[in-house]
Formats: sequence, structure tokens, C-alpha cells
Amino acid sequence: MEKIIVNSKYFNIRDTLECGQIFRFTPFEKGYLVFSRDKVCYAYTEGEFTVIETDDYDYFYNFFDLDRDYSECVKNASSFGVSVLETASQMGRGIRILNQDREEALFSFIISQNNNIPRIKTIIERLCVSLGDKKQFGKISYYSFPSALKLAEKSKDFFASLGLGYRDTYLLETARKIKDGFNLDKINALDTPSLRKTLIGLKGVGEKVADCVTLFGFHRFDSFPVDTWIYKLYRENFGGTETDRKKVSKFFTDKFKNYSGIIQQYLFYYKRTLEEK
DNA sequence: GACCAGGTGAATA
DNA sequence: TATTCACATGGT
Repeated sequence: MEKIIVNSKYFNIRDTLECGQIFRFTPFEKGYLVFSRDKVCYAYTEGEFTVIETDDYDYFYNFFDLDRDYSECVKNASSFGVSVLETASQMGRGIRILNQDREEALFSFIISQNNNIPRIKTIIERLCVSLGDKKQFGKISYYSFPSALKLAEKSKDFFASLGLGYRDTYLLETARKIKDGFNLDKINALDTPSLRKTLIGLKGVGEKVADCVTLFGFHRFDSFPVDTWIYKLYRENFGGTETDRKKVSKFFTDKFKNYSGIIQQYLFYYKRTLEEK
């Protein structure tokens, strides 16, 4: 067991987990257990520090993007003279964009479409319990996220029984494609537009899911996913009039460039916490 | 019942 | 190219 200790000003564990980029975490003692692939860590706040306890130091150091200076991101977000950006980036300054497992991000966001976050979490948890490997972390037992190969063996009805709804075929077809050689690591060599296009070739992956996967699975900060919340914010806070989500995304990426992804998270988190009751 | 949730695929014009 | 509609499921 090792500990990573970081000043919490630009690394808040709650904000990082609750901002909607990851679905596998659970409250535990002073903080959270966070799961990624077959790994786990225990993360909590202690005074002015964020503490990560784990058996996989290097993995989680990279996972939480600890080499990046996020004060730069907040500074950039504030530089546009738009008050909502000022507010949102201050509120979300502790958010880090996670370096998630590519397969896990891909399948998770296929499940996310036209769905709400609590239910997405439930479905993913069921997937792990029924197909993942049982693992041990101290006294805690948990399940890994199942590989595409494992998913590809199951039937459409099996996924339907887990509550995936019409997304059952999307998950199955994408899992089979990966089993047949579609390589998520190889396509990391592509630039973001080509990567997006390639991902959209998968069943169940459209503009929005592709943007989430490039951002959360491939760490492409020039991606700006537009979901229903961001679309609402675009109209209400930016006076936007475009209805095509693709054009809305372009509006923001043209403005925010290589800070698009992190600013999108500031805005998403802000809008969602503001409106939740 | 209607409407919504981190939308997409397919049909249509 | 752009618009429209069905699609499972569960919560409000």
C-alpha cells in the first residue's frame, strides 16, 4: 500500500468524481473507493490535502493526471470575460480530467446515451458483478470491468436482462468488433478529428459519445461533448441559437481550443449541480 | 399519463 | 445535407 498526497486546491476528489466523467466509485469511510479497469484506490480529503491510498501508485498517478498544472486551466477559463466561466471554473477548480481505460470509457458512454447518471452507474455495476473478476483490496472485495472479449461472448438478451434497453445490440456489436481486431490503442496515433470519425464508425457511438470517449479515454482536451445539459447552458448562458449539436460543439471548440474538454467539465458540473434538487 | 436522462440509427425529403 | 422518429428503462 502506498500513498499519494497532493495539495487539494486543484485536486478535489468529490468534484473530480461527481462531475460525470466516471461512473465507478462509491462513498467509503472518509472519502471514496474509485475503480478503474481491474484496479482500485481509496481517495479522501485530509486538511488541505487529497490523499490516494493504492497498490497501483503509477496507474493512479497517471489516472488523476497529476503531472498537469490545472491552475492554468482555471486561468484560461477565466480569461474570456464571461461570468459563467468565471463562476464555473472557480467552483470546479478541483476537477481533474481522468486518464480512464479506453475500453471502459467506450462501453460506459455507449450505455450513457439517453440515460441518467444514477441508472448508468447501476447498469455498469451489474455488468461488473456478472462478468468481471472478483478482486480484493484489504477487506474490500470488488469486481473488475469486464474486457471486450468477455462481453463479446454474451448474448443480446443477456445485456437486455441487465437493463441496457435498446443499447444491448450497441454494446454487443462493439464488443465483437474489438474482439475481431478493432484496436483502441492503435487509433490513439490519430489526430482528434480522425479519431472521432473512427469511433463514430462503431455501433452506438455518435458525436456526443465519441467526444466523451476522446476526452475521457484518450485525454483529448480539444473535445467538447454536447449533451442535453450543455445544450441548455448554451442557450441560456451563451445566448446560442444553433440547434445542431455538432455546430454547438464547434462553437465551443473554436473558442476554447485545447482547453475545451476541461472547460466543458467545469460548465457541465456547474449547470448540473445548480439545477439538482 | 407526460417528460426527462451525458443520443443514436434509420428513414425520409 | 437536414429533419424526424423510435428506441428500453426508471425516476419525477
